[in-house]
Amino acid sequence: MLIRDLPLDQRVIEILEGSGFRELYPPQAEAMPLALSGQNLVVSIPTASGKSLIAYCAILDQILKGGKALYIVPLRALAREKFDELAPFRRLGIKIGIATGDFDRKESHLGRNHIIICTSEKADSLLRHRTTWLSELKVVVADEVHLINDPSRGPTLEVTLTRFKALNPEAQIIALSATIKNAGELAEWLDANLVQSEWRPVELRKGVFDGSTVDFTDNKSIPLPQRPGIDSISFLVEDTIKQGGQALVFVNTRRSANALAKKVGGAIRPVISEKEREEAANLSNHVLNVEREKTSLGKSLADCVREGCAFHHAGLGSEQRRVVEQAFREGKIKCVVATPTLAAGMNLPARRVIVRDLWRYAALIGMAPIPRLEIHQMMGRAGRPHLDPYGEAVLVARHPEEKERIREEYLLGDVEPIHSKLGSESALRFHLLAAIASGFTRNRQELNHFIGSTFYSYQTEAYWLESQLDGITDFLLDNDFIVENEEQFKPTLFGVKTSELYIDPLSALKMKEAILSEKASRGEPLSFLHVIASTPDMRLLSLRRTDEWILEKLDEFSNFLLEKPEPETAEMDLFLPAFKTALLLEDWINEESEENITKRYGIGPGDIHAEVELAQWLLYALREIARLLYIGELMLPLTNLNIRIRNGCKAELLPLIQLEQIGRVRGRALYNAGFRTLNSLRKAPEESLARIPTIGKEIARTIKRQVTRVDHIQTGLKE
DNA sequence: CGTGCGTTTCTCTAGACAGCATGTC
DNA sequence: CTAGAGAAACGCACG
Repeated sequence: MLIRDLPLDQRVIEILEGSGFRELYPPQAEAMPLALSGQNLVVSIPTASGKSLIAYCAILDQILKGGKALYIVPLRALAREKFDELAPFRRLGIKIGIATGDFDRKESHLGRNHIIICTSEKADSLLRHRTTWLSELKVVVADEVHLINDPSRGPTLEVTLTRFKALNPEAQIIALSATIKNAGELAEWLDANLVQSEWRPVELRKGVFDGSTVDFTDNKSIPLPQRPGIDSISFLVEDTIKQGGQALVFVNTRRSANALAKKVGGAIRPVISEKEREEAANLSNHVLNVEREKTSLGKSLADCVREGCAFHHAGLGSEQRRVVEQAFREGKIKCVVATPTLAAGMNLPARRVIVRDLWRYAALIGMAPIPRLEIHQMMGRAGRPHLDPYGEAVLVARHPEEKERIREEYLLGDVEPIHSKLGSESALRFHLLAAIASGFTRNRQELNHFIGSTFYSYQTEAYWLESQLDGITDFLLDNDFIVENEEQFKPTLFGVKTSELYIDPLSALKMKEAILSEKASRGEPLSFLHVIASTPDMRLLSLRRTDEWILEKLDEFSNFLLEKPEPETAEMDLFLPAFKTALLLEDWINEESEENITKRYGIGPGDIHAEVELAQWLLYALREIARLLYIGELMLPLTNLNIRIRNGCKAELLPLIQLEQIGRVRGRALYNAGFRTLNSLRKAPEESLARIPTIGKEIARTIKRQVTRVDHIQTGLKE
């Protein structure tokens, strides 16, 4: 079936054909009529077999008939990807917006768009804020809907879909999923047609490797003669490079990724050409300089890249990650060794995918097998459409005896069915409050009806649910999130704020406790940082064997707003990681170098930024809760702390960084040059500012322009 | 006494969403 | 805690 035979607007067809689409893949051909009929649809097919095109066509069709569409994705990066893919259609006057937590775009105008791309959390947040234009939606697309199975984020997606169904029963729902065993259940729950297929645009050969040969499921095998001086993974990589391909290796820890990338880099030297080496050397220098601060992790990445190999995990800074991804796409890097970061999400295919580790450490459990769904997603990265003649996925067995089991389970067997995780206490707490706070459920009957229409309820015995719900509503009532009068629920201001701030009710309670403590007015930055680090929304650093220094710090600091537990108790086991996390944040606002923070806490630059970003969000929430409770004296210190976290600077730079173009680096440069207040800048001649390193003529002029129009500057901060 | 290298012991474990209002090197 | 890779520490032989 051809694109041009679809019952679509001619202009849409032209743009699609202009982007190189002509013929539909078989699963697309099957799904497209259903998608364009306006009926609900579940599509369960492998990654990279053209799922999104089905959704795009349905969306464009509906929009040209005068509707709005919401496209829900699991990652911010995917939101951008979809945005770029849909961009050509803006020619038709179609407006597209992105709504993710980090994206810099005015939200008030979001409703003006025809297509809004967002993460599932953002979609949930829009519902919580009772965003009016949601009722204009004619299509809701849920990408990677199998993530309903994820314990931490799945419930959000599930609840969001449930609420959209209720809010707008006429709207079409299109759910796109990886291949899963019980896609039928999902379709039945959504009242949708089901299209299921294993078809892939590139042939995928799957095999198991035991150290001597790779045995493929089609009974072919590659013998690998043991060769001294080269380990077997490197050999598998080298072999594919020799044939003109690239390799992607998945391992289960960051440390392994670093070490293996180094090893492979050394081993593939013979198959890298002189020209490629030169290119890699340039790239390596680039890698060193992309992040604003140098770290030893960046150094070791650059060393690997020099050999045409790289590692990839969430400890890398975002720029470093971007450079690796792009260079791999361009073929400048021949092999990437990655943790599961690259399994889902960004599309980064390679001719040969090697999955070295099938087990992964899990807290409380020990080593647990990685779900087959995840392994399949890794294997699915094998084979670049139009570029590779085929893709090869190789799973590595630890012993020869393991070989047959791996073949049966991972290569020939089904992937697991997905199960709703909405039944967890924390998920219900979070989402029930939201449902009540936004006026979606006003009494127990509506609450039962709401839960009754979830996938969780679809998969669970009904009698089980009610007692569970009572426990949650009791919690919400007891803690003043909601009240119940004449059998009607009403949210309190505290409840509404908690829901809209998008924090866990338990976090809100911790914050409230800290703010109302009599010590709050004497709180230091570290006191407040410790409060947010003690909420369940913060990601905690774990304690390591060499962390006794944390205990010493604990003795030095006593200004905690939350009660310090006795040593050697279970509470202490939570308190210490929270304290360690708070110390990291304190180092950050004290302008400690990233390299030092990295070493001291045993994390990467990417982790620093992740923690800081979380802290920003939670500090904002803390300030809002303080405002709600009328604790005015905390507003200034919390606002200042917020600015310091955002900029990573000491309090003394606060007056300077209010200026445009002045962040922590230039602020520090000005300060060290003796300019400590706006007033001193006002008096200084422009030329003397221009002589300061990192400032220069242009910036100096900007500064002078700003300080001479002092009336336009907010003067709320201390100077 | 320093160096190199095989062996034993010790340590530590993936990822990433959310508020709100504007501007870093 | 049901494991195992990688790094550090150790120990031994050699010059």
